[in-house]
Amino acid sequence: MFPMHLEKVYEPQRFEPRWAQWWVESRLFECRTDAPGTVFSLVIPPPNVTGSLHMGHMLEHTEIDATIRWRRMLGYKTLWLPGTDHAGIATQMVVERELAKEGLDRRRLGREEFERRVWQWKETYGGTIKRQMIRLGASCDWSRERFTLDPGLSNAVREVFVRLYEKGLIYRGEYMVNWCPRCQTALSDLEVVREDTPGNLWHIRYPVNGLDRFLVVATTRPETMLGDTAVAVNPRDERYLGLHGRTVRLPLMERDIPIIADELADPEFGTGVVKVTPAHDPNDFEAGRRHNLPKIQVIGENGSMTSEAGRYAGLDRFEARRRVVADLEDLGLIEKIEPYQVALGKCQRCKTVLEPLVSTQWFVRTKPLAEPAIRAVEQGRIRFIPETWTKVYFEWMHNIRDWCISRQLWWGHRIPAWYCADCSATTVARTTPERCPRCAAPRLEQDPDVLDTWFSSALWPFSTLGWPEDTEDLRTFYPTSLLITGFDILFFWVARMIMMGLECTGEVPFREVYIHGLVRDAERQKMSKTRGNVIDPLEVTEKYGTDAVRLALLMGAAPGTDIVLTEERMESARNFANKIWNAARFLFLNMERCGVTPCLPEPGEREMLEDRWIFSRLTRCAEAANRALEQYRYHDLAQALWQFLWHEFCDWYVEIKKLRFRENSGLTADWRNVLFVFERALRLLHPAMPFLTEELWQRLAAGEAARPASIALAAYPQPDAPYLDEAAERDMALLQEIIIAVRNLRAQMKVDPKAPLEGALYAQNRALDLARGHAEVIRRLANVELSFHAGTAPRGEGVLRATPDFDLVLRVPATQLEALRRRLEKEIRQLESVIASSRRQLEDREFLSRAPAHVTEGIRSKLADYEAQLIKSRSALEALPPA
RNA sequence: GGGCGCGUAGCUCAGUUGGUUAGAGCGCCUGCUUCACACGCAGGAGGUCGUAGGUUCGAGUCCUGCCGCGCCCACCA
Repeated sequence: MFPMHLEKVYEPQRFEPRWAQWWVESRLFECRTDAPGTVFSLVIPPPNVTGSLHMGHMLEHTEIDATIRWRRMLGYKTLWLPGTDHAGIATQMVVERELAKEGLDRRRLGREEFERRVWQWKETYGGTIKRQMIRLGASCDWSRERFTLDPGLSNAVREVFVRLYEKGLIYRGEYMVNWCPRCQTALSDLEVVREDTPGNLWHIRYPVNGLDRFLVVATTRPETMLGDTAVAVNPRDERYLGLHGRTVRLPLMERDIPIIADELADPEFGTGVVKVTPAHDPNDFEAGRRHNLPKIQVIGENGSMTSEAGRYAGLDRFEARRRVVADLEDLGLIEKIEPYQVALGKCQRCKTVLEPLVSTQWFVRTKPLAEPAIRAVEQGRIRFIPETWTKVYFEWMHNIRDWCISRQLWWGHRIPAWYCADCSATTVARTTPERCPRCAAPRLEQDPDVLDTWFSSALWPFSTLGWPEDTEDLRTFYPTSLLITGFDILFFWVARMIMMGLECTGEVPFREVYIHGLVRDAERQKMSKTRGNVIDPLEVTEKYGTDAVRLALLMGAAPGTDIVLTEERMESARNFANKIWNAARFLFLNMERCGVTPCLPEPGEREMLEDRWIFSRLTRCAEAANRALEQYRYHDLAQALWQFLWHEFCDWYVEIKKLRFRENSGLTADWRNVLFVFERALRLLHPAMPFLTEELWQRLAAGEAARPASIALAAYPQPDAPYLDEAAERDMALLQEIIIAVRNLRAQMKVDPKAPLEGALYAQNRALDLARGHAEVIRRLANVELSFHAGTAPRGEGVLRATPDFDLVLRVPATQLEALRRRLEKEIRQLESVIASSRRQLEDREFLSRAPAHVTEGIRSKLADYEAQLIKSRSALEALPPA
């Protein structure tokens, strides 16, 4: 069988998995450090190891892959480093849920056994991401795949921790943190999601000791009153000047607590009196420090009331709230209850209402790290695209707060700190110490906590390349060239990578950051599991083909915008792939018929107008594609390729070539041109649609001995100045105009498409020569038999279509003229209005003196065209037989 | 409470520094089984660019107010 035989219908399922596998097996994308070329490197934003890919990943990976493939084809030494993140809380939650199904929990299992179970889980499900990425065509270097808990990366984590500790940039202390009672761990500020929730503002009366009056405090959390250790008034608030130093009787607890003067109380808000609960509110915590107030913790780590809560001990915090309010009401101490919106802090992962608690945690002092990170962006050493994210970055960095990095979890990087059981000294070290450096006691206990997942992610661009060792990889690929990621992790990840990269390596981790949009569904809704509107990449990939989904994503991926992904869009992208497939099929069938063997030909002579034209258009397409990729304008890339391949190559070039083939009963010498252009177009398309292009290209190249192993290693076509041919583009446009004019009239006259029309074309010089020279093309593509004449059509000839370049006279049945008449009238109306406004402009002295010459000249020459057109349209209308 | 973004054809969106009848895909209408493709071919309709002002010789594009929508950040009980 001929090697180039293609099935009639494009069925990507037949070949996509095959190429995906081959790309990996042939190690095509493994990058040697001694390879030639300038470096272009990028590290993947590591997906959660236990997860599976969603559309957001697919968008991200498609954009990365298109860029990486393009750079590789440009000859760069190109690395896309893949890998996954251990995702502390998320993974631990998943495994705990599994354990729960077996009736187990991690505490009963013990730390060691639990960790073993998580690793086991990782081994079983951690490969999903990789398999999916391979299937989606990601051209990454799997020999350099990394996981944040790999030994090397763990080593980097420890190194950074120790260095920062020694520099005083990591400290341990007792502060108020966001505590998740369900996850049983502290969280950083970023892991708190605020949700506006309807609640109440309870106004509670506190009796003032020694006076017959109350102070009324307002609170959204009445249960915390059990832990009040003061009430505060503003020092300048004249209403309460006399009360400073007095005490109030704390209801329910029957404790006396002082009235303090502090800025905490805003005289404008409520009664101007605020209860102070240093153990359960960040502001109160600070106030408590200022006034040396005791902290009474009434809510425990599990979210229920502690023994300090008296008779409420053991109750869930929300139940305690109900009871406290009820009891206060019984005592007549509730002044009023107002409905009130509160921004409740919830756990990002499990949506449990967080509890601010005082606890001892590890923190990163961020200010000293933020300053160089801000400067790097200010100085343009890192550039955000779209630029608008720069502002967001600065905003956050300027107001950065210390980062709580300890988590009370078991899955992650254990904090390298040991506490001596004898002298209680803290030792932070790279390797596990045998004895306490201070008192030499051997009884050391390692801190049980692990680090925030994002701590290791922050090191990703260099820890994956071997840091802190001075490796060949690090020297070659760091700093990386580009980061492509989503705005949702700008603070979590991007900002911290910049801080850590500068601190640890003295260099920026990447030079550019392209921030992509969100994938949304047809209703512009964010895709989410709870909404049930997720599109599963593997499902649609199976249905439409990976290439089609990739193209559908790219078509919508304009910088700074979200990406709307619909079935229709994927379907039309699939149709595009099918179109390319069939164009190839047509070419291959003709080659087969003429005994041309598969090859990558040099171009033949360009004698024919259509050859000169398509080469010129190819060059413009190459220009547009390169520019689009350079600027991350993926939608422009898709658009340029679509326009060129479908509407220029297929619709016109191949259609004309069909005639040539037929004239010569087969391929003529110019088959070289057809194949040449098609092969170049495949290469241009490859970054967007790697599978289809590889499949077709391999068939084309089958007979070539000296050739790259894959289209992925072929050169990306560059604009080729000698191919630019303005005259050919102008002539082709005119030829198209003539053909379209005839087709248009035929359709309007409702002439049977199969019945040949007869007519005459009047034109001057160049246009006339052109039309005469392409009489056969016009005849076949428009199904019209034209005679050609110099000059313009005589009056009364029945001109049906007139342009500045030609008059077209067609013999058509005198029926159906009404539609034509209306059309001409409309055309005349439009022309008149454009001419009027152009004239007005050209008579405006202000305009003439201020507008640049090329604008006025442009308008002047257009006006001449409009006027000529108007005259012709008017005479065409007059020449129509009366209705 | 601050900050950002959006409102362009029935739908989803482009429109790079203000400049010459505002574009695409899908959908819609008409006609075609033309020997690569009906996942197709040919033709067509459809927009006073949210609104009111302003700057300018010239505004979809720049500025201001307003209306509608979305997002991010924020310790005021």
